[in-house]
Amino acid sequence: MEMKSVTRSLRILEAVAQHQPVTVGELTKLFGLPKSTVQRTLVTLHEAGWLRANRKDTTRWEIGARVLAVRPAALQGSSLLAAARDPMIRLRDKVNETIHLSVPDALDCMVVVDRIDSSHAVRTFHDIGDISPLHATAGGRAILANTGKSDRDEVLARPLESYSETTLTDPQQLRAELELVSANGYAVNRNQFRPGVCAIASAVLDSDGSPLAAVVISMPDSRYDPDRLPELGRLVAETAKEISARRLGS
Amino acid sequence: MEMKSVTRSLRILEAVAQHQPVTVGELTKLFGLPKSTVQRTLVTLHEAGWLRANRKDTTRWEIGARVLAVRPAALQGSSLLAAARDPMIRLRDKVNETIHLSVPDALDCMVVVDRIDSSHAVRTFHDIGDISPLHATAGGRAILANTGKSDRDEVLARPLESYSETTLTDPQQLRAELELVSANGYAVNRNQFRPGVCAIASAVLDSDGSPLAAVVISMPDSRYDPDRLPELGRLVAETAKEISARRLGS
DNA sequence: GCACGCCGTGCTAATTTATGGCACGACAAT
DNA sequence: ATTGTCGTGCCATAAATTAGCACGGCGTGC
Repeated sequence: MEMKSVTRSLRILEAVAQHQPVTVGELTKLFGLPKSTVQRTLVTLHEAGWLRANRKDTTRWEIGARVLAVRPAALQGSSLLAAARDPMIRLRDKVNETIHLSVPDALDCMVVVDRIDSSHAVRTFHDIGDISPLHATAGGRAILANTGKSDRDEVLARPLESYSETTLTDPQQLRAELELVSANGYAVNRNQFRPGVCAIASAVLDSDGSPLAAVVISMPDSRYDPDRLPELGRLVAETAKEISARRLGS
Repeated sequence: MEMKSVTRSLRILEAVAQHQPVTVGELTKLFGLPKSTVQRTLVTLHEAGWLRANRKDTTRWEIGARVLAVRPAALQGSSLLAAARDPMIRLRDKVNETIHLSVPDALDCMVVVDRIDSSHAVRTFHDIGDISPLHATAGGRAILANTGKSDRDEVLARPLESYSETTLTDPQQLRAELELVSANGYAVNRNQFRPGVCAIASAVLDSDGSPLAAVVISMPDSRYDPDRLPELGRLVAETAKEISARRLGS
């Protein structure tokens, strides 16, 4: 049960998204696949309406706008993005750091769905669609702290991958950390996933208390100041609450 | 050169997006395909990270957030969406009708990429990702009127499909209409695509004058008043110009 | 001006791959 | 207890994809 051609087509689609506008040759080098195979795949994706030829260089491929019809369930209908944008902008204006909105996906990872940039010359950078682990990030732990016990145990049961020397990989320590997150209303991550990247996050909740997303203040370690933590934590928690309220209000 | 399995997988993916969260059985009825085929496809899409099981009903499938990594070239990097949102909201507040932002795709169609709703009980509805033809819509003609001659001729060379009794299908008439659009700075569509739906649109231009997108005021025919046309046309054209300027400013 | 190399494209036989009918276990309603 | 429906897994057959090769166009450098 494999469907090799489908798997490969999706990989190629993702590669086009990353490198668009891209040529057949560049993709063959990227994957080490025969030219004909790559080209056949591109033509198929094109006929399905997912790819289009670049306007100026018709031998280069790019992603068509039709993919917008395929929207994640996490954003479906719900006005999560619309409700979050204004509060996120206000939060950015207060702290002048990059703000992310991330949603949980596949039970052990988070995906960035929106971003408001800080104006600092040195900033952290995560693109929309970027993936990060639940246990090693501030956003992920803000989600986990608000997740039902059974789902949480399921995540903690698996081996916790380490990404840096400070990553929490012991389930017991992680549980203690999650207790702290619950008590504070916000989660903190100092260099535990990407070295040099720190974050403070709080969860956006649905009406039933289940976590929908996390608002994240992300900054370089060079600007991370423990003394500001209570203030930043309060601000990010207030923003998350405001988004929860706005989403339910409309 | 067909890649049947890939084509079908993408169709199924799109169907999941439309009906999520959806079960295997519902999809088999939709496509009339054998159960095993559909399920194998779903599992493959899941393993590739594009699908995930619904949290509450694990036999239902939905789109994962990872698809956000695949973004259309038309929105890539460019802050088109960000630049457009505030002006669109202001336009909506002025006219209280639904505002769309659409981008051209595949040389003969438009795709809705953003939407700000009117507050009327009766409103027009086009979802993000919806597709419409270039020649029969206000947005499409706003784009065509700003397109280079060679590309425009290519579109006009094909047979122009008719969607209602008022659709312009004669290339000569369409050319005359496009001249009018150029002169006015906005395009108008009265029931030419979807019966009962009228629209007024203007193009957002890139620095080189090529059309990037169209801002569209969309309303039911019942509220369409020819006397307001000059005012609405002026407003939508101003909004489009403002978006063009904001996009280049940042 | 010529030859070379690179690129995108199309073809075809060989082989891998997907297909879909069928069966099983679980669950819900009758 | 029973019937219908659902999701899932298996396997021989049949059909699909594969990848090597060749062609034509294009730009470069000799």
